[in-house]
Amino acid sequence: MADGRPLPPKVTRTRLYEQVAEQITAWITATGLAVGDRLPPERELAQQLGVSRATLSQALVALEVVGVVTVRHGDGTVLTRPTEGTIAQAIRAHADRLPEIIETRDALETKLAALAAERRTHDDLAEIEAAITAMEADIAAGGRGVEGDERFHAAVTAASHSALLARLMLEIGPLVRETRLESLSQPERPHASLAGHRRIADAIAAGDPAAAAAAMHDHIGLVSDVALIRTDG
Amino acid sequence: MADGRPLPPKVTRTRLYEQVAEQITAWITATGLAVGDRLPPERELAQQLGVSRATLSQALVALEVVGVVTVRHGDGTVLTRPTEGTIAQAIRAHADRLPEIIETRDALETKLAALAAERRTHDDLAEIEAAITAMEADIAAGGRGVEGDERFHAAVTAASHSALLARLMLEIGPLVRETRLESLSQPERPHASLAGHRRIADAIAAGDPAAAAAAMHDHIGLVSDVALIRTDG
DNA sequence: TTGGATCAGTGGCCTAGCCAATAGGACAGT
DNA sequence: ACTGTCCTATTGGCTAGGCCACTGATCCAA
Repeated sequence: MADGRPLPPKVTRTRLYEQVAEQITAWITATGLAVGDRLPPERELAQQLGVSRATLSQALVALEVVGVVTVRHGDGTVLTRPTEGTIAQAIRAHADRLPEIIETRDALETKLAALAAERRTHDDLAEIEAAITAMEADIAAGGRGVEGDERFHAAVTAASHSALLARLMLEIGPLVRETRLESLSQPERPHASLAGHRRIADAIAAGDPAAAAAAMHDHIGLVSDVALIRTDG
Repeated sequence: MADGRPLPPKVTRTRLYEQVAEQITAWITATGLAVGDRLPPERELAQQLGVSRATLSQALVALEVVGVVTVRHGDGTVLTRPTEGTIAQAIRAHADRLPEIIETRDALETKLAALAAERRTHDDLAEIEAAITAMEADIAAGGRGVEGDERFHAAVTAASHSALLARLMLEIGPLVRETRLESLSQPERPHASLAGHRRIADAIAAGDPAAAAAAMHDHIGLVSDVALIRTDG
């Protein structure tokens, strides 16, 4: 844009199966279904939700893939994992749990940074650099660097080449996103955050796991400082 | 069974969408499709694979949920992530997963041990001690200490008073259980494991987070040694 | 008590149809 | 030459309906 302001974010479209899966999850939680309990029959559930059975089936595929349910031919669909255990839902009051989110980020992301330093490829480094460049441009244009920040962390996660850790990051993704947004909303914080990214990226590029972990630890400590200020303020 | 032999394992049934998803993944890998490339149209792919479009769509839902593809209405289905990085594939071969499980345990459990050292209560310490005592008794009676081992790790997790980290441990629980079982099945390993527990417990009781984390890191390294031996053997 | 048959209820997958979304091309206006 | 609008072909989205396969429970006979 000519006046330097960033564009509004893209419209995200949701497939119906996603909405149905979410509604089923919410319903399971609300009714207090236990592991091993059977869900209503597909025909009934589809009718109740006002969708076709094929769409309902897609939603159940999604829930089966993530392990919430097991679909048994001829018997029904049973709950495999408690939905209260869904991370995004388990943590209710954000302010009460912020320290916990941060300590979890510390555990996961310092490890991810260390592994990235060991395992990064040329492409990984290019993406990390691109994320930093994008964040720089956003901040220079007056933005908060939110997308660049997110892109940076995703790039570090990808560079770790650890699918399981990446999965866990995905699980706590919404919570993590909030801590990042809070941090970046403070004046001067985008610049400080960007500097932290720089240090992490340099350590990863240098192939120094300990330095990468320490830089990430410091970076997450930056978020922690914000949290304390906001809590006390 | 009267003659003491174990029963053969249960027959596992595979839903067609799973097979289709796997075949698509294999095909993507074999053709060397790159991220951003478009898959053939659903109608064509379904015909080629000899399944209905609805079934193909289910398979694509599964692949979308795990992040391999993005399905775009009116445009086609594009590859989002290289299939070599797919969790579904990575989970498949257990031997391939061990290093990853171990590094994830390292990230989570060293943090848990450090937090336990900071936050443990009298009750927490009592439970940790009880777990060690139970494991000792089991091993002295000729067992492998499996339950005591599990109880010990649960006690450390509880002593950390971090619900989010506890929840993540729960998520990877089955995978972690396997690494523990493999470790404890080696001769002499129960004793070594118990000694590791002792060191962790002492550091936690002493309120020394760094020592607790280091002891836990060493303990998990013990499991890692087992994995390497089994792989080479 | 065990094995076999039957039945009702459930999911599995298919076919067919029509609508919604997207990208690309053509054309008109500036 | 560039931009905007419209049209078309292709693609996915979802629905409806059908019939078959599987499962667990029940009943009956040996």
